[in-house]
Amino acid sequence: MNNYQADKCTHCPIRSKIYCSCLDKDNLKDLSISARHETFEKKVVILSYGKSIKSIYNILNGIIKVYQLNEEGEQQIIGFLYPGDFFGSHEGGNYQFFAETISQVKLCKIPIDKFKMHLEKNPSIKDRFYEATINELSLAREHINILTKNSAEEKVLDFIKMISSRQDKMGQPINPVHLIMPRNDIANYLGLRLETVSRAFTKLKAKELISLNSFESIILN
Amino acid sequence: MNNYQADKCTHCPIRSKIYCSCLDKDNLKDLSISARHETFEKKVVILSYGKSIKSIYNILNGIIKVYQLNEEGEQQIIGFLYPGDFFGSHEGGNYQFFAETISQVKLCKIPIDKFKMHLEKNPSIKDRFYEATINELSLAREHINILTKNSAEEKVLDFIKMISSRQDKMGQPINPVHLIMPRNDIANYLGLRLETVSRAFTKLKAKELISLNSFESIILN
DNA sequence: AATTAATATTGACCAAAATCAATTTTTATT
DNA sequence: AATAAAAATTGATTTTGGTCAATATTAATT
Repeated sequence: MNNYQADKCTHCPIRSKIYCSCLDKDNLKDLSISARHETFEKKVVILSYGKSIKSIYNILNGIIKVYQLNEEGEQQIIGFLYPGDFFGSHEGGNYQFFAETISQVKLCKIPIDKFKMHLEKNPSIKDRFYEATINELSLAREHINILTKNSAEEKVLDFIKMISSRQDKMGQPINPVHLIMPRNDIANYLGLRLETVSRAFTKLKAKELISLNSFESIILN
Repeated sequence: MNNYQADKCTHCPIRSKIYCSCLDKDNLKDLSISARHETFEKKVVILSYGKSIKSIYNILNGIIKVYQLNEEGEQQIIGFLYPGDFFGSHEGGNYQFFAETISQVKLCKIPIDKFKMHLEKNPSIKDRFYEATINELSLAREHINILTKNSAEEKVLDFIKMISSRQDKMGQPINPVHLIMPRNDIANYLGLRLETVSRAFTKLKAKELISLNSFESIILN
């Protein structure tokens, strides 16, 4: 019954990275009781646009893609989430996007009503949420900057660099860069076709800007 | 000395739209004393990336463009600001972008130290800032959605629609749509060249999706 | 391990946007 | 009002990315 132990949060591998870091021992123990760990297989939709918010989620490991649907009902990926990221907050009642697993994912799930109780007792959590939103905003602007690059090659190279620096922020080596998501998701994120992305990889390889260990493990030269 | 009157805020045309709306009469009078109205001509840079935050600004009238510089030092516009919008907050010490006037602009300027005093007395202002950041995030995602549209024509049409709904939110008619910013700025925002934007306008006109009163006044059919 | 299914790469061709250049329209200045 | 300057449109050409199709590679399943 590892799921229900009261010191789950004390040993949490991502605690330092998220809002929980502002809680003291007692509050953390309290949170532990509300939190549940859940594992999802790849290609599972965790939450959907428009559905009422029931829980907030922290990623313990694995990768998730976040997307919206445009007017034509096509998927538009707006971000990739990694361990230490959380989602399901700041949407005023309803989720504003879809979240789908790319790999197997282990999540920490906290029911929204329980969470709101913690929030009342620890108003500083709100500051953490505000900071997280500001961070999301700067990531969205980074995305915009990539999307306005003129060539597909630049977009793909910037994407690889972005994932590399993300690895860096998580305390992992910047090389090799692991592109766990399929090429099609990269293409979607960059506003390109997967064939174009594939060709960009080939060109970047030819220019020796990158090397490929495997098609998901890239070395930035 | 209209600038120094203590009831400036009481008659403020944009108060209902921004954080000041959560203040009571006394606090509003207090804010009035700190606030200064300033007028800028077009093409004036109000604030720059990296500079320390000295004031926060509310737009009373006119239009401002917000941009960042990419690695090559080129301008990338990330948004246009209208009356009722504010900027200069949530950047932790330093401005994270450039703000430049597109038209003549009248601003309400509040020194950051004075503002922080108000914030301490009225913690609910922080909630308003949080909401505003969430709103900025959804605007950024709208921008991303436009940027990933495949054709230039779609991008330009979406842009016009976006400005139209912005007018709607400000309580103005949705038609005609006033594109105060130069074509070059529209192109930059959309990740296109101005010639391409110009051609898109011509095509949309030919398809009778839009009509042009003047080149800045567009009717959405 | 062998077969099947899913992804990714490469190729040929076409459509769309970028580029370079000239012209027209609008705005600013004398 | 006339001239100069700035911004926008249109044209011709090149480059790039999209599309459709075939092949190759990787992953999943029997």
